[in-house]
Amino acid sequence: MPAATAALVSPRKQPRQRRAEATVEAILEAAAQLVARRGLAGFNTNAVAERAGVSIGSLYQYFPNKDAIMAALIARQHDRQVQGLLEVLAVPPQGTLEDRVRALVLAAMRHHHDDALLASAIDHEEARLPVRDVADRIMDEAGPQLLALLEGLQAELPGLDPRAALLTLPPMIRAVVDAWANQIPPDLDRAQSEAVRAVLGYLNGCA
Amino acid sequence: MPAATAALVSPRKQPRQRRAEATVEAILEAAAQLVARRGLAGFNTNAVAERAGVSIGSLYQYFPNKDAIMAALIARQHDRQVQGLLEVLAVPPQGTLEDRVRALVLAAMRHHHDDALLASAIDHEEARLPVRDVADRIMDEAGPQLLALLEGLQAELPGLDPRAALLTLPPMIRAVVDAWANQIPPDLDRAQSEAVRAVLGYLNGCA
Amino acid sequence: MPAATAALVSPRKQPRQRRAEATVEAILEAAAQLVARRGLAGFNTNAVAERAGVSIGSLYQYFPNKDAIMAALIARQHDRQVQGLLEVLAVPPQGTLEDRVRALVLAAMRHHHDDALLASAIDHEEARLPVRDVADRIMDEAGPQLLALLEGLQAELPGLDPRAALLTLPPMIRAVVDAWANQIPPDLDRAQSEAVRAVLGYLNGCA
Amino acid sequence: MPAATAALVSPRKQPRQRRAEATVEAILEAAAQLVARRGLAGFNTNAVAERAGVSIGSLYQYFPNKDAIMAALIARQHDRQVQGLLEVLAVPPQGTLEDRVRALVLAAMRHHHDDALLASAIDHEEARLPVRDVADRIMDEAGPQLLALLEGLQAELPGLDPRAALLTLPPMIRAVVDAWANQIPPDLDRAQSEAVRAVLGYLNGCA
DNA sequence: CATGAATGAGTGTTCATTCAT
DNA sequence: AATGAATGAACACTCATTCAT
Repeated sequence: MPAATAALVSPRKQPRQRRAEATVEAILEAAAQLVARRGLAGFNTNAVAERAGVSIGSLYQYFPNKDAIMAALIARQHDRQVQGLLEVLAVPPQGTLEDRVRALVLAAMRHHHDDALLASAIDHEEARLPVRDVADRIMDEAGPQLLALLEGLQAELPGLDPRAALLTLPPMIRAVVDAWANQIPPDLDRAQSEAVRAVLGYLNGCA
Repeated sequence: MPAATAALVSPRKQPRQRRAEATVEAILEAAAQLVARRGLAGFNTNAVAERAGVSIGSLYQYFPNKDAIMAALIARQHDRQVQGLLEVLAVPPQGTLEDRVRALVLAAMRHHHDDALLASAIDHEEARLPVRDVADRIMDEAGPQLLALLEGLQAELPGLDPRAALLTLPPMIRAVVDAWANQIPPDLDRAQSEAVRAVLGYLNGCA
Repeated sequence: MPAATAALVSPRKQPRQRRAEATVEAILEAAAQLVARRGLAGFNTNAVAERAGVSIGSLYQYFPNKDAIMAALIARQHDRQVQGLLEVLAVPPQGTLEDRVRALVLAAMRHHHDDALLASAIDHEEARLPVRDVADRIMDEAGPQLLALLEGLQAELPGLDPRAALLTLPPMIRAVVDAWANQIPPDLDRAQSEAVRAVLGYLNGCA
Repeated sequence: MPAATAALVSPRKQPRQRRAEATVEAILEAAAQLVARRGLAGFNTNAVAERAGVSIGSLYQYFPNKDAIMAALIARQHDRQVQGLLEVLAVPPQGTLEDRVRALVLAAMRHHHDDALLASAIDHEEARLPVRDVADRIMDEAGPQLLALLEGLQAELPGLDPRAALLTLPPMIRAVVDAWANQIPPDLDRAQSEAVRAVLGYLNGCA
């Protein structure tokens, strides 16, 4: 990522004090709520500052411009997802393949933004802003461990291409979860079981 | 969809003349290109009119407001997808299950917006605007035939729930195709084979 | 009135045919209704044409621009008022002074636009457009006869200045009628009696 | 007046600082001048901001929309008139009836907008906007004292209906003053004497 | 550091008017 | 003559950003 581009969206300063961290968090939470409720059209700096309970001037102390807020929001979202994934991967593999897949799907669901507006907004802004792609970040941070997991399956599933699976499976899980979670009313149990079936089916197709 | 809400995004007048149809088409194509290149942020009525080669006044002869343009864009996209699907479904089932699945995936890819910005923008705007959901439209227009297809598989796949599959599979196909088609460089062959593998895997998981 | 100015608001052509006269009348009536319902803000040429049931092109056949429509509307209104006045003045003076005043007030009320929005709009546009002032027109067309009437009263009312009365009384009548006619609900009887009392009072004050 | 309706024309924020008050006043004065010079057609927010010497953004800090500016202009006008009236009514009744009437007419004239375009514009906008009617406001704020004044006259004028007079006289005074003040050249002396004659005549007619 | 008034480029939308058909 | 699609200047209003306090 070129430095000039990075400057556009990187935080203006590292908040060193507790209060500053709280302010940043309040701003991001306000932004998330606004996008979730009104869509990208309702996401504007004045509204974010007001909902966060800070002045517009303070907001600009922590973020150099509007895009930087969105970039931080995206990063926060990803960090949460990666974090959840790493927690699952940290425990030693146990149980059947289905058990392990179910745990991974649950991790994906835990911090999945159940709000369709926010989720699609993040997708869109991700494609527009010079932020690292979700897939890239997952690869970097959780990739080695996921890859190890998938490689461990090659014994049983000789046709499995771990790198291909790493690219195919996360979007697939998200799409299936979305489809059922955004039903009215949401059906989270079904979201989980359908996602698990899809993943296991894909893997078994590599046998 | 309540009439009052629909009024917000329904076209202002039906184009009666050839010239008018061309104008509407030019506007939608211009809008699609702008969103694809600059994202939702670059989608503004003046730019659309200019790129379409019509005056801003003419644009407002056919669309009551900006949202109506986006709604028409979404509808056009859906119509194309449904149309492609119906064409595939129209030919009598032949070949293996894999052949038929491959044909459906190809139909989904044909009019798939290969641009990530446009695809995610449409997703987002779909959630914000009072337009019928993609899934709803596909259900209504191609649903019966897809359902028939899936029900025909129940003989071999007793665990298959056709209605669940109808909800799970289309987003799944789109997500997998997206993931590979938006690689740099795009890998459309892989997009197809991975999507086919995912669908077949899901179906076989119902055996 | 300079010719150049007159050109701005004078009708483009004299309608020679019946059909043309009907079109002009339809346009003026549509304009009056629009102003009455939505105020000056709702008075626009496209809306007038539509309500009149003619094309916008036809409207511009009869009126060179928007102001000309308003000017014609004002003229029509004045013509009607003057006409009513002349009818009253045409009958030979009879009855008491009060009877004659009452007849004049009734004439003013007959074609009085009972709609406050239309009346005030006409007042405003009169002051803005290069149209002859109401007072001027009344003076010219009904003035001599009104003057004669007032001069006839000078025997009993030696302090009466007929020219001053001619300027004071018409706006006064209109104001008093307006005040009561625009009450909710309108009280037309009171409008009449209060206006008569005001006129008689003014005249008697000249004794 | 329903809250939702009021929101359309009520000020966006109270000016808390001196500077802000000056800004609001500058905007209203600019609006008044523009309407007076060019009529309602020349009253547009950009022109108002420019003439007031503030940015268009600042204008919208204090007024939510264009109508709110007009509503504030109307209110300012009314406040001034009521204020003048109350000042006259505050001094204990002295002198002849004519003296007292003359003082009231002068009060009406003092802050009377001597500009016909502005006066008629306010009349028109009053009828269109959800603002309290002039008459209503005068009734509420100066009504009781005016009523007391009129009731005090009932001893000498047994036929006087104080409530009716309260409705008839203010518009009557305004109309007569207008008629003479808008003559070219304006004749303010005559405006006053004719208005006084009209009021006294009306009152004496109740003897 | 925090505030929030001020700025003005930019955007959505209207509507008077023209002119090809 | 009549039509109505097309035009684009004009206007209402927003919002990212700055800076004096």
